[in-house]
Amino acid sequence: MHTRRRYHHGDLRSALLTRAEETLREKGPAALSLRELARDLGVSHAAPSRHFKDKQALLDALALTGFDRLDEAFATRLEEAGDSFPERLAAAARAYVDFGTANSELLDLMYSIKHTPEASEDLLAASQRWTDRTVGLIAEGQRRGEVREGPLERVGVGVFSTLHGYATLAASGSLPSEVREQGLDELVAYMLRGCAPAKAD
Amino acid sequence: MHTRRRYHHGDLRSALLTRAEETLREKGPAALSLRELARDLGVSHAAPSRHFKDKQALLDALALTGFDRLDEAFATRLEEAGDSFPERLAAAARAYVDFGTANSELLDLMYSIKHTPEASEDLLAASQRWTDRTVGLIAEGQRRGEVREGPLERVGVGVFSTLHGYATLAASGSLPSEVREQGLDELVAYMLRGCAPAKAD
DNA sequence: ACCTGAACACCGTTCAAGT
DNA sequence: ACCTGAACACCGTTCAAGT
Repeated sequence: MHTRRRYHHGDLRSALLTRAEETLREKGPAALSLRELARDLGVSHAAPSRHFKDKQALLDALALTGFDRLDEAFATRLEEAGDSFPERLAAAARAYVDFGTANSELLDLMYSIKHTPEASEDLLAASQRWTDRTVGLIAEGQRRGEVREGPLERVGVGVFSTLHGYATLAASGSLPSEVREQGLDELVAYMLRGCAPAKAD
Repeated sequence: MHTRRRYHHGDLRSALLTRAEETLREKGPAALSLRELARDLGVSHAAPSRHFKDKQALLDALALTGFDRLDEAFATRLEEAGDSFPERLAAAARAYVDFGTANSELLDLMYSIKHTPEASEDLLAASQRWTDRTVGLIAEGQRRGEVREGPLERVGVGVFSTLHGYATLAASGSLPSEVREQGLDELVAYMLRGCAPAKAD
């Protein structure tokens, strides 16, 4: 007797996203095709359109899951981290860099998608939420007196740029190989000096 | 009598690149099609294959022109800049950021292209050449005693990450609007503190 | 509600043939 | 040397029709 499976296995939408990420990772963004996805999952080529109005809609949704997982990894690292600002900044850096190296094509998709003329509302929100989260970390440091005073948008932009740049460079393989993991502590020290209070001694 | 024009106007290859960059800028990377390019230029759809074996080959060539122009802008700014390290770092930052905001889709292409399974030799070289150039700037600072000692790959990575991150964030519109131009001086100061010699006073 | 099958306009790539 | 025209396999999207 026909059990709970709807047509193929119950949740085509998430199956499409999962498969899409696999081929993105394995064959690159240019190889991503709705029809091939449908074939891989054993449904007709028109089936995906019930769940994503567009190929772009699927890409947006995929990027969104990326931001969700980045947030999650970020939160997890922060929970595990110590209480001091340097430790928390290091945890954030590690979360970002690890995510970027483990999901380089996805990270690229997450940020390149803004260049498409019509960017999804949810995606812009997710991107903004992620920005706010890392800026929030700087605010923490400020309250503890480990980050110089001033408006957050100005004080935080350096650290945010460094984190983003390092993560994307690591993801695109543009970082000298001897740097990566060992370089992270040094990068954190660099950021700390950069945003340290004006004068202490 | 048939003048010097070969078939259409003499240099299809560069005409393709020029037109490709226009549509990249105006309609985004997804809208780039060899056949439409050919139509726009009034040649047959098969004509581009004489100059680019592949769509990917055209994209690679386009990214390459991007690196060339970035190098050029960088060199020009450095010539105009004063002699001091802070001034030269500021000039470099401005060159990078201006290029990124004026050519955001192209900058994205230049770096995302490494995620394609088969990356062109020339393109990797151009990317490396650009990295070397900015690291060279750090080496300058080191010789003048304005940058801390240590191996260049380790000392330079912070500044390089910050520059790259700021430029790509600016390009993707992820930077709070009030920051951009005014924020650059502050960013330079942040980088200078980050890579300053260990102790001075 | 969810999917199929056929149809349409488009695409990248190849290749014999033209000048 | 450089380009055309036809051909092939593929693609995204739409829509009537099926269950």
